[in-house]
Amino acid sequence: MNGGCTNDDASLTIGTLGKRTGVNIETIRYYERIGLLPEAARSAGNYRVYGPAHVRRLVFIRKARDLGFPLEVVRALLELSDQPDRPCAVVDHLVEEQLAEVERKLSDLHRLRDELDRLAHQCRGGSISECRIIEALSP
Amino acid sequence: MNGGCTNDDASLTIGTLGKRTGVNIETIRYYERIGLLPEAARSAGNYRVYGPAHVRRLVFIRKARDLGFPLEVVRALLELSDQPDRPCAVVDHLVEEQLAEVERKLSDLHRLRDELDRLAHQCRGGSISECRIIEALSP
DNA sequence: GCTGGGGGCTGTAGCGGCTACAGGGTCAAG
DNA sequence: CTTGACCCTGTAGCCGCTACAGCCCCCAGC
Repeated sequence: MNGGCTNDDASLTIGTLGKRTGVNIETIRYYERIGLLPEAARSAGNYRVYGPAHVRRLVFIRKARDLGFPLEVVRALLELSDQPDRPCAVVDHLVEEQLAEVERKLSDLHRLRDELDRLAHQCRGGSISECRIIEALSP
Repeated sequence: MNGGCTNDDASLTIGTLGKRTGVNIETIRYYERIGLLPEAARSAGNYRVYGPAHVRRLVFIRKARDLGFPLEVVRALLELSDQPDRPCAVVDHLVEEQLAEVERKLSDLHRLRDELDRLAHQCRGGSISECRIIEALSP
């Protein structure tokens, strides 16, 4: 068991970090591999050991991912958050871009929904030979 | 050049098929590889030769893909379209499922959009140290 | 001391749905 | 005969994980 067994309240194993941040263990290792999360220190038995800074960084990443930012943009956001003197406008721009991307996807999906809706209401319960849906897909 | 140069109006090379259906050549070969499109006959020079049936099938696939159906569902739809006696309800069910999926994505994206919108309007043009966006991502 | 079970480690392969090469062959026009 | 557009195969890459296989480590209980 791990809960309550850590010597130091502030140092966690990967499993505990995962539970605390809601990020899958494999994903955490993946983030380390691609350099999004700095390499963790290792225990005597070669276990990764995480501190509060890792927790903060990983939560940051998760929140950004939840907002749909691609990993490369998350990487940029992390770097920016380490440079407090740069203008906020840089960050704002990334958010605007992401917003535009989401709105593009939204309008695509709206069109798709309408199309599918139209199709779905054409079923009259016969056999496929009279199926308007198949008909609509056929040239 | 290929346009008008085919011996048989009804037999096309992969490039012509691609242009006619709006599907990338590599994608057509990919569909063949995964068994979505039947293997084409071959010319003396080992070129794929397509007939009207291929065109029809590929257009069907493209339309279904445009509606967002995953390839495995497209495969099912194709099989159904070859079985005219089965009930249309089977097809209708696949459409309903896809519709539900699209609506799920839509509502996810709506939430995302609102969140990003909220964030985007918080920029007051200062430096990152006062940036509400970075703040919102930090724990 | 010995065992069992729950963690952890590395490295690699797979998902979906393409897309992009490299390194060759084919074909028709000039 | 050469040029250049097209085609062929096979393989690797994209994104963002996820899922193994095959090992090691650690602690509790007996």
